[in-house]
Amino acid sequence: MGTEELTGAALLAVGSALANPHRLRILGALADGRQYVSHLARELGMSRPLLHMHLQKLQSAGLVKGSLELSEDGKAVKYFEAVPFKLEITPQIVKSALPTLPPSTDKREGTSP
Amino acid sequence: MGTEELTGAALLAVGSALANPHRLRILGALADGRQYVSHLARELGMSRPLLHMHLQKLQSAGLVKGSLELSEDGKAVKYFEAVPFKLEITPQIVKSALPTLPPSTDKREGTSP
DNA sequence: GTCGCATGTCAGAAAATTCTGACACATGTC
DNA sequence: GACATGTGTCAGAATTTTCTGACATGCGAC
Repeated sequence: MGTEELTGAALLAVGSALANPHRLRILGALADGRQYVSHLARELGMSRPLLHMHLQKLQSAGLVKGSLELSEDGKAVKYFEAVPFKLEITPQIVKSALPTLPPSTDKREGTSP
Repeated sequence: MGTEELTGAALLAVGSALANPHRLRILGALADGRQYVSHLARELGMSRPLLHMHLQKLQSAGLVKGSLELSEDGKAVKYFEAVPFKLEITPQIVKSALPTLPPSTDKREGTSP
């Protein structure tokens, strides 16, 4: 796996995911190996709700993957790990992804005013 | 050229640049060849100030390049073209770019309260 | 001069994103 | 029971990004 045909939506999701310093740090931290949320929050010095949101976005983009597990002592622990993706982006690739971009949705009123 | 060592700032800039549908469309349109601003604005159906802003962001990220030229009949025309980049992003690359990420800038007050 | 078409920039509105501080739950230990 | 640990979620504030509608410039043609 690695070089799949990126859809417009996927390209947009990936771009958005990489558009924030915290998310880059999270991704970098997970490149070393899986970690559970609370631990990661402490390591990166950010609040859990915030980290949760960022992880959500990274997961939506398909860059990380979470799995809820049961630790030895019965506690529920959610581990996250980086998906071993390999993005490859060029102007041509962007161009060919355009047709699968969600329509602009004119935001001004629906179809029957 | 192509696979250069991405700095954290550059990675962030590129991600941000790709995080907007309009900018993807702009990039796609320029993949075919250079165009001047007003023409591009008509083609994409967006206002010139808006297009100007997006082009600025794309240029800051190093994905497009603009050059002000003088047309035959003496008019000043600004052409933009896509830079033939080839991004390659993996978790490891993100990780190695982290050290060159701009510091978090705690936003709370400066250095002498 | 006035029109057309190119350029750029500004202030402020509008919308989306980011972040915090509660709250909820479950489980094992003291 | 009260703690300490883990999980998730919510409403609202704070910030950033996006977008519009002016305005200003320059040059050629009429």
